Amino acid sequence: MHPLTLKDRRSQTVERILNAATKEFSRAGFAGARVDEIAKIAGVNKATIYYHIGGKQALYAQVVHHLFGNAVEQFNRNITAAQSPEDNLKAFIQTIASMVDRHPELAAIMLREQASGGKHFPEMVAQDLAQILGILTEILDEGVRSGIFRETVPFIVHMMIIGAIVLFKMSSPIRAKLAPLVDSFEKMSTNLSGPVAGEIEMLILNAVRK
Amino acid sequence: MHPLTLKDRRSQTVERILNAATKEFSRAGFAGARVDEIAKIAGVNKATIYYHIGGKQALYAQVVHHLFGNAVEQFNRNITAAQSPEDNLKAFIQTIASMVDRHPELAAIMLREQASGGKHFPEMVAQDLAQILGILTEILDEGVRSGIFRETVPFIVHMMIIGAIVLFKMSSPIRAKLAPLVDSFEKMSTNLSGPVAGEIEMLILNAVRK
DNA sequence: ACAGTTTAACTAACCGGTTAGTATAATTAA
DNA sequence: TTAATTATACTAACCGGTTAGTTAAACTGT
Repeated sequence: MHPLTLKDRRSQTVERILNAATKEFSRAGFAGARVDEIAKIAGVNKATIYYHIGGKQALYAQVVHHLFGNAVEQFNRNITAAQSPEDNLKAFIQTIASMVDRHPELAAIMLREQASGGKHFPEMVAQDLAQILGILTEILDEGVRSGIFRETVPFIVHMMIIGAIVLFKMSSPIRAKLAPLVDSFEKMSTNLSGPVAGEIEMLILNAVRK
Repeated sequence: MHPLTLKDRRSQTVERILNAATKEFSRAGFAGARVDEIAKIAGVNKATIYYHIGGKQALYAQVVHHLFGNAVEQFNRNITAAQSPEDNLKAFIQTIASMVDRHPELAAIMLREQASGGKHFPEMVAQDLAQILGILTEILDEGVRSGIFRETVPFIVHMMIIGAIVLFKMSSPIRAKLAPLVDSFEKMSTNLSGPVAGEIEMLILNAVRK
């Protein structure tokens, strides 16, 4: 009936904790998150968190690394040297958009982390970020070499893409609040994938195209 | 020597408290900020804060309102109907850039507020934001009417501008951390006004121009 | 196969430090 | 006198982290 090995149970529990922590940290930020609340959401005793993972800090580090690690992985699948720079730029934007759609927590954590100057960022995540920026730089450089893109500052283009996507995603509660004042908000979807990502693609492509 | 009226003293003290609170809230966010620390920075007794303003929550509301109120004021000075849409779009970007340069706390608080879905936003601030978006919409519409801008979604353009500026500003500690990995970071300035704002202007203009 | 032992997973209860907020008496300055 | 402010002391709640002990799976020798 219960053929659960210890190993199975362990990883199952750890996963429950990590999921709960992701929710709580994205809801309230590092300082606002409560370890007791994470334990409650995960359905485990608080001490279990300390047993498996360590302190609040370590928990946060694992959550962030998990989120960003997956992100980099996804990029490497979607961006290939075979495609044209334009298509790759589109793929870059779409990858981020669908990632944020599937994991809105990523957006919240990224914003707060940015707001506190990456204070809680583990070293590994910094490298992940550098890698993502590297991918975009490669795409833009390739476009410049083939004469279809203007020379731009990749980091600023990156901030523009990320900013548009992440801010749009997180603005949906504020948009709802403002809907009576701004009529264009009413028909705007919460999801990025679709017209919104399309508009961002178009704007960015025009921005960097010769 | 110093004929300070009671009113003067009061507003002086309140201002010191507000400035200190702005610093502390932008450093650590609402949950991470410490009232004792705010009192210490302001150089007043903690009880004075409660005497004049009320609790932590009320203090935060005043800080946010103060910051965003000033922002809207500044816009109304810098954007005029007399200028061309291109110049007004540039002015729009420059206004935000110089505002963020002078008050980096604005950027930090905005990001965190966005991350928590504007949960702590007082009603007034929401209207301020709608007004700013209205200004940009007006500029873009005027450009479309005179046939020099493409039709775009103003809100997304807005997110792109704000995102690029705010994320760039707040990324300077992270850039410093990554400088050994990304050589282009070393010569990048912390300030927006100057080449960075120029690059953003150029990208955005290209994005919306026909 | 099975009793005996070890070990990993987990819990309930607790601890000590922190923090927002309060109370009150004394002090200062207009 | 009165409003503003400080100093000091306090509390009630909160919260990250620990500890002693329980349960049951895994292992071991026979």
